[in-house]
Amino acid sequence: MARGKVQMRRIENPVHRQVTFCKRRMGLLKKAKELSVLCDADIGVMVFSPHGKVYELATNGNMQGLIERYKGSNTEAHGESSEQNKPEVIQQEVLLLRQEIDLLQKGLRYMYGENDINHMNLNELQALESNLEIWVHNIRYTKMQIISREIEMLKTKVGSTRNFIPLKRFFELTCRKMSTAIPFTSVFLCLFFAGRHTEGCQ
Amino acid sequence: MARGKVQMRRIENPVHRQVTFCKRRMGLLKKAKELSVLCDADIGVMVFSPHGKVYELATNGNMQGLIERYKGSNTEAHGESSEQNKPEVIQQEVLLLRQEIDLLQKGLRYMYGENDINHMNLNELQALESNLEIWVHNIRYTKMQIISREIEMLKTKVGSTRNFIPLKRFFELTCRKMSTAIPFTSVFLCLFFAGRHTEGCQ
DNA sequence: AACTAATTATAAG
DNA sequence: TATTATAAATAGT
Repeated sequence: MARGKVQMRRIENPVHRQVTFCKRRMGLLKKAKELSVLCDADIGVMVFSPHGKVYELATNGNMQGLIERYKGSNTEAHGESSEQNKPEVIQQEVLLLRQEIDLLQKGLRYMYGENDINHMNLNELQALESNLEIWVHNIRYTKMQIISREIEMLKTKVGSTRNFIPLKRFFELTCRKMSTAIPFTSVFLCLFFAGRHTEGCQ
Repeated sequence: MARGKVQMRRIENPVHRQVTFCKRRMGLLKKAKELSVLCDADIGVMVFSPHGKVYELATNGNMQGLIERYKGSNTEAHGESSEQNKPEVIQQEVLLLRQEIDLLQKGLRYMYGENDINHMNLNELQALESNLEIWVHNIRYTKMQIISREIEMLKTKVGSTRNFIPLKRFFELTCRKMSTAIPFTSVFLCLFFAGRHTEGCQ
């Protein structure tokens, strides 16, 4: 492609081949990432060097997920389920749920107009931070409203002479129960690290 | 890459996006094939369009084989898959994914302002708040990294005698505005006392 | 690894 | 879909 058209066949000189492998591999992964970002697609690339080394890119940060999605999309077409001796129904469900989460993630990304936090500049990060703070602020306000409504309801039920009951309820309601924390974090972490991958020649 | 440099972010115009997706997808697969031929490598590419369609290339003609090879090369990294595929584990995963989805959906609705306040209960709001705080934390960390990188660059450029310039920028950018943050405790204290004497709070 | 000359990919029309 | 001016990738040094 430069200084001479290249023949589309195996490069015989091992040194040239190795150099080209390195250059073009980087190019390929870059193109894949670009396609993913520009067109909102998820892409998985696996490259096996002749020496058995593996280079990979999963634009959603999780090659396993992409592989499962691939298998799922081909289950109807090829009807291959012999490899798995686990309940396919559940397997399928995991797949669908993962896809749904994926969509929701994209919804969030769309909302903030950014695909990859690693590509955001300072001003953009600042704007995102402000938006999140507003969101948190609204959440706190909503929590407050809920609690206050509960208190009022309980007050009218038991009468003002028995304040200790709403107070008990109050603490039950406001106490942070971290044990119930939903593993939401992983979704966001995924958002953060999506698109990251290592580069460099072998 | 032609007639104008393209910004590396999601193409908003759906028609443009679709056209670019088609062109670049072909380009990507072509590059993958070339790399495979020239350098004697096996390559698997999976592209998932936003609409769920799958495009694939397996230079050895068998994606399944490449997937197995990939899994084999990564067994130590991902742990044994037999453990992962136990029905109970999968069912647990389904449960967790469902919770994540529910929270994300509600969070999105909430952000879009379509919610009536009862769409999320206290625990959900609490979880959402915690995760948003983690998000904000990560954003601040990223900002710090960018800024320190800038500082280092400027230091090497102008010399250490003029540090005051990057530092000024640093404080402009990182200074928290506590006035906008609602002190959580005081809200509840307010609630607490308001509930005793008057109706509502705030 | 860095540097071009030349090829290839592709954004916009 | 085909064209073309320009950006990007890259073969050979």
